[in-house]
Amino acid sequence: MNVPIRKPKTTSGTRSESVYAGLRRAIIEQALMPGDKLPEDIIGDRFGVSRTIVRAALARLHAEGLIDLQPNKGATIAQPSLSEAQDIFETRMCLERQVIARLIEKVTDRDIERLEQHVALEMKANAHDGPAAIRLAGEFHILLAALSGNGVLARYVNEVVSRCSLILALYSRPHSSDCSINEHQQIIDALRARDGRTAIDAMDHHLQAVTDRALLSSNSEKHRDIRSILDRYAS
Amino acid sequence: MNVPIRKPKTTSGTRSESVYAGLRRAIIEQALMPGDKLPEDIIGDRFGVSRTIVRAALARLHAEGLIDLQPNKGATIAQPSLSEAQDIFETRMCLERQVIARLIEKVTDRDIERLEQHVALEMKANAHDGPAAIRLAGEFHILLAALSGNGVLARYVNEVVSRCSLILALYSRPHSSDCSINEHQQIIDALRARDGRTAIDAMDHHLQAVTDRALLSSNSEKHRDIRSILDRYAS
DNA sequence: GTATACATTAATGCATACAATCTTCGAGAT
DNA sequence: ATCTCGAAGATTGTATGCATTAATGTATAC
Repeated sequence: MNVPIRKPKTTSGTRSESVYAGLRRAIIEQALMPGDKLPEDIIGDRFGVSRTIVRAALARLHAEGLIDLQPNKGATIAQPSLSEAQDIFETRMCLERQVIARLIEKVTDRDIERLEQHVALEMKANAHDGPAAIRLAGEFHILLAALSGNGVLARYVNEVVSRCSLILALYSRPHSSDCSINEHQQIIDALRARDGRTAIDAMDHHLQAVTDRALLSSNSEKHRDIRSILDRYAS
Repeated sequence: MNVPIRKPKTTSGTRSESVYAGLRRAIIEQALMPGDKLPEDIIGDRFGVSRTIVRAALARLHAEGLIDLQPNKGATIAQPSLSEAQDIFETRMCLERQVIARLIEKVTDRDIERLEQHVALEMKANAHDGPAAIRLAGEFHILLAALSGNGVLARYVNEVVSRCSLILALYSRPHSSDCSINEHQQIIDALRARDGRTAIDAMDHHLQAVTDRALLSSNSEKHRDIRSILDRYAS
């Protein structure tokens, strides 16, 4: 055997991959909302594949906590409880602190440049107020984790950040992301200066702000969990 | 065709679950070694299910990093590289520190008792030197994570601990786990005393010991990655 | 008028058939 | 003998059909 060129180590064929990617993007951009049903044949029709492929994609989304999968009842966009939301935020903070700790040691000028470019993208998307703004805000953190060089860490950050989109959709009111972008810039600045203390503080503050925006406004009636609503109207 | 042991009546979803659980245990107990191939037909025969079910189980194992899945070539037990191994250990330490931090706050006497019982199990399994000893050593950490009450954290700890079994199988020599058990006991003692500093130190020391046993003995020719061997004979 | 039982519909659970792809092995040429 | 090409076998990729289950609609009994 010659030099091993690592091929894409993802799951089977690129077909379930594209269904997975499409659904994931729809969820993260909040085109599909928590509680929405995901019938296999409808998805299969839209993507031009059979239910077999769709099921593989759904299984993966389920493994990542983005959808619920009830036996004989099918898939729905996950509705994290407040308790789960707190678990996710706590774990996310734990993981992202480690990301920052690694980046302080090894971040390069080229990395900084990519981060700056990303924030520029965020600002542009924010100006047009497109659905991509939400996604890009999360992808900033995913990019940070990827640049940390620890693939395992990066995968977990990817998951918790994605699930945070669900939490925001459920519990938060429509938010202007301007402050998020400023905070992202602060993190970059601290990384550039190799100032670990400030970088971690900035990340902590940023995540705390996101958490508060999500969980403290949970009085908002935005979520679609009918049961908890009906409970209040049943008596 | 072999006789399907599974009863055909019970609502499925449990079926791929049992295939997943069986394969996972075989991997963690090192009955299946890194690099081994996992043909869908053979697995399906042994478990008395069709390839459809097997593929679901394999997809889940892949999502958890226990098997590699190459397109058109099937599944093999994952062979983490040294780099991946380091990533896993680093992430594991990050996560388990958080587990300890939580437990210091909320661990109950009943929790302590369950942990003590588990260590007793470990000692017994170690005496008989059965394949369960390896698994139980890991499950101590999974139990800790479960008791922490953060389900997300628990899931990630479960994954990294499981993957550590792979790393040990690849790079470590057969180890006596006695010291591990002693270290587990130290962690319990520190938790009982609500001594956070000591508990975290004990966990750090324990994981560092495991890491060293795994990675520093990587000169051992035990692993099956032909390339790294050839590299030393090619020049 | 209400509630229970039954029929209908729709969706998922699963196995299997077939297609696409990789692997192996042998024949023929150099 | 070695290399190349190719055909046969083996394994995975995908679609589809049938069985099973949940959800819904309807009728009948009280």
